[in-house]
Amino acid sequence: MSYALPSSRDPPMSDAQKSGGNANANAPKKGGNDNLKLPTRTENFSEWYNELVKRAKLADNSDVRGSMVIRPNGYAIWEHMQRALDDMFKETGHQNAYFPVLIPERYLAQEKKHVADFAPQVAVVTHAGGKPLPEGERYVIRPTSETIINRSFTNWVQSYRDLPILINQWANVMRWEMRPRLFLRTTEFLWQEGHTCHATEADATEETLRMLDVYERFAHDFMAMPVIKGQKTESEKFPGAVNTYSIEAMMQDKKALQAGTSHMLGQNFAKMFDTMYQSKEGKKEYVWQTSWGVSTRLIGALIMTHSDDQGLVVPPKLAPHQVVIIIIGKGDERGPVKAKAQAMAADMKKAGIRVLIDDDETKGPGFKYAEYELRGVCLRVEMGPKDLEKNQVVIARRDAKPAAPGERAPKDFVAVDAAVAFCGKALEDMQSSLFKRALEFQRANTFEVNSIDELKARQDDGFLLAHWDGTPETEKRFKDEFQLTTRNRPFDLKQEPGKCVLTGAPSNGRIVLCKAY
RNA sequence: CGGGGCGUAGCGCAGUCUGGUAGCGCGUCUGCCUUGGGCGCAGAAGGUCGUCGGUUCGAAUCCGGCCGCCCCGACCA
Repeated sequence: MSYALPSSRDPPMSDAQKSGGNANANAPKKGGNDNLKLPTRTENFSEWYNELVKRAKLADNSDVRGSMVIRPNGYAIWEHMQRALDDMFKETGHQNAYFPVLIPERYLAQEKKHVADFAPQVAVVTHAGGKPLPEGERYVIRPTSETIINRSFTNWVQSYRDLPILINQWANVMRWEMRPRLFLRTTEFLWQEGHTCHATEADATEETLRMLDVYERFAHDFMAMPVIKGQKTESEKFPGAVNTYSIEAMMQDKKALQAGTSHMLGQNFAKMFDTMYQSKEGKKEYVWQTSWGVSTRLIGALIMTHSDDQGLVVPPKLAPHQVVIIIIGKGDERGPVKAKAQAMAADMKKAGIRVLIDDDETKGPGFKYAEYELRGVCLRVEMGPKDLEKNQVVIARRDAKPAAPGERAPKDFVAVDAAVAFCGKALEDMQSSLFKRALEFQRANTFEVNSIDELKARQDDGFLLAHWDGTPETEKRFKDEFQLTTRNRPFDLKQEPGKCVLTGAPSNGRIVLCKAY
């Protein structure tokens, strides 16, 4: 599979769209409708993504530039993500809390690197109560909450007995963006931010890596998305962190997407806010801290990992609806079908399956097939009079691929009594098969590169494992000359000394280079 | 902020070059019909042509300003 990116000169419209207006104006149209088709991934990946988000009713642009309306179909995915993550946070001992959206401007200034790096992205409240606010009393809308949370931590922490403090917050944050994209980069977005305080550096490091593992597990088990876990370079670190770690995923266009980050903050914020505890020995010590987060960007990652030219594909564990039962038939035929469907749906609910019945008589079955494929329902049960005669239903899996291009993906014929069990099994299969498929894709598009020529030849090909001399200058050259950014230094990669792929200078290991979102 | 494209019905577009009654497809509504891959027929509703100004007997169309959106870069989760 190849999803070559179009050049910037290519028109943004698909051929289908271009032929739409005028041709239809002259020829009275019969049958198909160009409007209904998505642009394809090979044709224009970003158009495909944008259209898919809108047509699958995941989100809309709003009149506020960079802000989005998350629609029920999209928000349901987020809710499932939240639930799974929240459970994992609870299992690891964290508690939820909530801190204010407005942060006194002066708080940010207390961590130098923090304020310097965030300043261009921060929205400031300059007026309130009908009056301008004095310079020293202005607020920023949180871009992240390290500062204001540390304000509280300073009050909460007295003794080593108060540690560790393990807090998580579900919240919206705002970072002014020049080029917003639905889910991937919006000015306002939803996320969770974990914030913890520890007595020792070792404890904080352990926590940082523990939560990175949680993210990896979530990506694998729920999103069916393989990720590369590793350490960020100096220049890619979170402003104010000692170390930043990330999970990096590969999208179907072979670009990388940072899917989650975990930071070891050291004592940087503690020192700015005097967050101190008294040790067993009676000494005053600064706490060691971590923070970690994932955002609604994950929904974008999910889309670009699994979806196809028919529309959304979502792993069952996160799907808003796992099964839709479509009732087929006319007039009196529908009654018995509907009764059977309702009984089946009830059994499915008992089995913990999120099921939907479509009994809308005003739309034909074909329309519904296409529509639910677009919307990402995992399984479709087709049930009509002919099926009932044979005591069977027809089941179509959203991730099924046609045997040959142009053909339709095969469907299963399943005895009515076996349908619920079949669906349960199919959902499990689909969950693991999506992961497998994505993992194969990632592996097939990961390469070692050992020379400038290879780097050049491979720059659009996916994850490139390359030796790097560790200097920001070389990092900048990767970016300027090849549009490649350093994603992270993978934990799972055996690190051996070598020579920097660009400069030939000594390197102590390989990093992942990739074009990135 | 730079480079490209675009604002005409709910959506997708034609009409603009060459000024002269506001169009097409989809969707919506009504009725009939139909139901196993985006049904069919008939009828209907729906638009200050982004905005402000200029030219003209007359502007969606020509000229100028402004606003907004999308794509590609620079910033970023």
